[in-house]
Amino acid sequence: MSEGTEGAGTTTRERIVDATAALLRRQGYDGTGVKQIAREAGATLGSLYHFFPDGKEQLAVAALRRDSENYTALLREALDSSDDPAEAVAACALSLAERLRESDWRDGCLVAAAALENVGRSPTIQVAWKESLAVWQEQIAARLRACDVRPEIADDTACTVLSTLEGAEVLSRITSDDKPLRTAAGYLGTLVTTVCSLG
Amino acid sequence: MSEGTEGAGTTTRERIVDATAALLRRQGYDGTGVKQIAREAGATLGSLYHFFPDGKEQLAVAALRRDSENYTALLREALDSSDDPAEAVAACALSLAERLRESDWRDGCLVAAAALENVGRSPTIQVAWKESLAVWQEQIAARLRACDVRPEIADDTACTVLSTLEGAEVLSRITSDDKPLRTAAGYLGTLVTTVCSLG
DNA sequence: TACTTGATAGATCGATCGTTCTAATGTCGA
DNA sequence: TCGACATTAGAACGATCGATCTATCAAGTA
Repeated sequence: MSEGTEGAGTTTRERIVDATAALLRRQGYDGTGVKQIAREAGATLGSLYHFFPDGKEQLAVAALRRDSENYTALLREALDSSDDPAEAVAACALSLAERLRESDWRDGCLVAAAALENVGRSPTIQVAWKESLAVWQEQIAARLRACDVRPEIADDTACTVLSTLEGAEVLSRITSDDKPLRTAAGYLGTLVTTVCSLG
Repeated sequence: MSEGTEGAGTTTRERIVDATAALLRRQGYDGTGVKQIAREAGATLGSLYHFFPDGKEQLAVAALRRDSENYTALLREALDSSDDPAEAVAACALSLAERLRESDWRDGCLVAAAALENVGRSPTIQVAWKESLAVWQEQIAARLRACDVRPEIADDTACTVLSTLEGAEVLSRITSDDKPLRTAAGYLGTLVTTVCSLG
């Protein structure tokens, strides 16, 4: 076997998952082929279907689980970056902007990139995507509750913050400009300030 | 020829554009086949390539132009529905929620549904998508300027409003629940109120 | 040494992809 | 009636799709 310069993952399975996540982020679900995944991972089709007998759907869910952890970590870091919850939420948007800019607007949120194609088509994928969104929303809500925001208000606020983050990322990618995310950072800050001041 | 029960468009070209728009909304770009478009439009491949010799990309751009008008009309109606700019912007989110719910979470924004797949791949499509976003942003910004909001502030606010609308629609479609859009409506209202009160 | 099992390798399947092609059909004015 | 042109019709192309298949290889156990 010719072990060339390979990605981070050591095992074949890890390399496949990593490659899937990267390709789904850039090309979406329908735009990514199983053979392309195998090629990119330095694996063969046989290995791929050995580890993921249920095929592309199982592959996508596994990739999401992996990628979701990255996003959770990014959010955690940003949310803990300041004592001021407004600054903390704004930092989330700015972190996304930075990551996006550094990758030439290619590496965005996997959920956003490969979501709508499967709405009403693959329940498995739709549920997994929904779960990731719920985790992120709860993460933001918890940060707000820590500032004495009432639980229901915290949930609603977190929901809209997440909507704005995802939407601003889409706009930033389409326009190849981080302005939507940077602008959103400012408005999300004032939004959180308002919510917190209300108790 | 068997003229069955056909869609709204009279001419073949119109039926093709309408079918393309409907399918792109539901399935995205890569998920929609040219042959499927022709079938859905009640046209043949020959007719399709006669009117759209540049193929799928040209087809997508034409469909966007058509669909963009629909969205522009929806925004105009919502933005004119109230003298209060906050209520007007909130009405945009509620209109999107209603349309989405009525179509069982299928008919969303074409731009959002078929955008990310072509980022960094088809400049033609990316430019067209960008233009639609600019039109909608200007539409919202104009509504804010009419309430004596300073032009730069109006632009930034409109940008974030658009981000939130698109993002909330994505979340609503994934979760099959209009809560993200309805919640966003409330927060966008308070956001606009804050912006307007600052002069 | 035999046997089992996890993993790798890639040919092959039928279906569909976007596109091109030729031929036929309909609709005009001359 | 005739050509000119717009439109329709669908076969065909090479490529790729997701998935299945058999065969081989490597490591561990008896």
